[in-house]
Amino acid sequence: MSNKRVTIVDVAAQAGVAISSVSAALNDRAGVSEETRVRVKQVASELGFKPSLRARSLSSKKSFAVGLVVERIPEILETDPFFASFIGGVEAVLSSCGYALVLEMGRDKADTEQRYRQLAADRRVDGVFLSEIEIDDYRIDLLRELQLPAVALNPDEGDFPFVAVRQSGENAIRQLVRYFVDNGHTNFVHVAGPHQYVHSRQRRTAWLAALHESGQDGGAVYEGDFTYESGQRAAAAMAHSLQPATAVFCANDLMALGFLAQVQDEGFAVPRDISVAGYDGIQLGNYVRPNLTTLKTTPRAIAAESARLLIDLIEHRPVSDSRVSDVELMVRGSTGRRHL
Amino acid sequence: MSNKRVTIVDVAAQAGVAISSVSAALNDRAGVSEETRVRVKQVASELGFKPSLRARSLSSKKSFAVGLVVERIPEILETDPFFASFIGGVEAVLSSCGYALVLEMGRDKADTEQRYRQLAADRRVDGVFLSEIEIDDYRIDLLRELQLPAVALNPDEGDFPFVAVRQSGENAIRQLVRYFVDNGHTNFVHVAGPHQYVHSRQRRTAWLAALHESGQDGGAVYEGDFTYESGQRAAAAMAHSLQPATAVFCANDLMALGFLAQVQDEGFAVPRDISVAGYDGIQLGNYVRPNLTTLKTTPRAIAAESARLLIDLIEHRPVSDSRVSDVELMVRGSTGRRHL
DNA sequence: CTGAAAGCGCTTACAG
DNA sequence: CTGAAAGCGCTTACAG
Repeated sequence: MSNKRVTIVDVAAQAGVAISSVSAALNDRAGVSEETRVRVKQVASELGFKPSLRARSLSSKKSFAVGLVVERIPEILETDPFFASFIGGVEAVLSSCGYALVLEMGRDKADTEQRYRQLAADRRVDGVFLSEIEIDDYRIDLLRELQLPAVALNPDEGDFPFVAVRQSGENAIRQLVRYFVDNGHTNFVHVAGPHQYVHSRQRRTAWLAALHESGQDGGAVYEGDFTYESGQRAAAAMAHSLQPATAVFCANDLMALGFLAQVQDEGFAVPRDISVAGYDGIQLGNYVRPNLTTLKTTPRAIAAESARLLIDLIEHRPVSDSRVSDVELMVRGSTGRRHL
Repeated sequence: MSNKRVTIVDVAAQAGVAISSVSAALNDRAGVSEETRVRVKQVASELGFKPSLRARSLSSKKSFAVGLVVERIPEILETDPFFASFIGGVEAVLSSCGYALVLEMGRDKADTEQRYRQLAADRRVDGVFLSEIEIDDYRIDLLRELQLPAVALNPDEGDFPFVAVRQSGENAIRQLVRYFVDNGHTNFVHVAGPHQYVHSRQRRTAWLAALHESGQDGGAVYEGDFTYESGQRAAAAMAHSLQPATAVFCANDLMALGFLAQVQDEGFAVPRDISVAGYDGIQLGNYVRPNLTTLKTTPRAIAAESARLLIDLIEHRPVSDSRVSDVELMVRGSTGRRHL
């Protein structure tokens, strides 16, 4: 086992050509005859040549890596299935294109910003994913300033300063409302996510709009923070309100599970007394009793598509906004006909 | 805003010294007078000099990055709090030392191995974390072959080919057993993790040993796969067995939660008829009724310590096995006195 | 098509 | 202590 790494110089010598020809041949660039290309590739593989990523990085001014920077909110991230699924989906695409994923986790906003700045200063990554977008997100200006290519996940519809991948939940939410209405419900509640996130607003707005379309009253909106506990709190508050709802839509499954548990503890039968639906489609929803009705998203698909876009962007190929198939309503045991 | 990056050459020119002096000064290496060092640092900061990571990498043969390669088992990873917490803990240390985390996710064993090989071939990272260790883990030989420095998380006690960070659960498990015995329990069940993992074996062995020490019968052991669902299955199996246990220890909280839910569905009162304890200390355990008794681990502490060790290892400082404070028993509502 | 050479921006011996 | 120079291993103009 030789400890000396095989370099492009070795390949060139062995193939009897210049290193520039080796470079062109291996990277399928123009400027070498087909015959030379074949021979060089042959020699390279015989010698077990693995181009040095570091040297490529320095000369080509590329990192061959992309970044995901998240702000750690321990309680959420620990249970949030989006995180792990997203990474899985991204990885599949990245690795097949020779890119790696650099993950950064900020403990708060200032730390997170610092991490973006460091990534940019080090040119550690060639681009980043912009997720968990907030209303008037400071990162929009930041990424512009840092000149970091970015792909945005689920920004609001319409113009956005970065290329975007979207998965729309509007139809699914409309279907849920129709389902509730068809089953006799007239008294609704929404447990929203924190108001600063655009996806919280998107879900709340779509819900209220769909109710309005169906001629229904919007009903109460509780603001949670996407944790199980905040779902429980909303349920407790609702249970002691003057007119408890019979149909509830929570902005994510974790809150829905908390809501479900709490409302049952408060003595409501589900779905006899109250119907509860979530958003995400996490595994846990299949396990609780009754099974959680939910609007199923596909983080892996969003991830794969954003990775493709980000690489296209980095490699200067034309890109445009993209959309993965809509969120889907999954009716399960936690929702049903309204009883009088 | 100049688009031209400030390089070491610019700093040298401005400070009126050679680039080698700038390098030595900024990296606090010997060979420059204190006066020069101060002046160079001053100039560097005035010019906003950020050393090029790529150039440093090429010349110093270091990546300033470490890797975490996990094999994705979607159902587990999505709900496993260890993953996110570990990353959080690692990040805090890494970033303060100028290192980044490269995350790779394999879809199966072959893919995972390929990712280690690619990381090594690209010299993308300077070292890796070895987690979720299996019995006779193939990665031990692999990492040796690839000559990748590694820090092992919770390998078995005793000699291990890599530096290790351990958090022992033995005392906590012994305390749990003592608690069960003190509360009149004599009929036990363990829901173990998959047998190929050393941590599954560690927990099972410690449990059986502690029971034995207390003069108790070991009782049945069901093998789960760390999912909620497998906890449910174990509970169903146990419920229909000839002599249901009154005290159950599950190898992780997710299985314990599944066990808890299922056993209640089967008509057992918890903890009146049966006591259930888990392992991990996840948030969700605080939310279910009754609250889950658990053995609390601290993934963030393990992560921080392993990151420190890995960096020491990479930078050729002396290292030795390390230990973070023991797992702790948290008695909550899901366990109690045995009723006759 | 092919090759010699410069350049990417550092670190690291090696003289002075 | 200080500086000139080689070297890391590629890519990319630029001649031929």
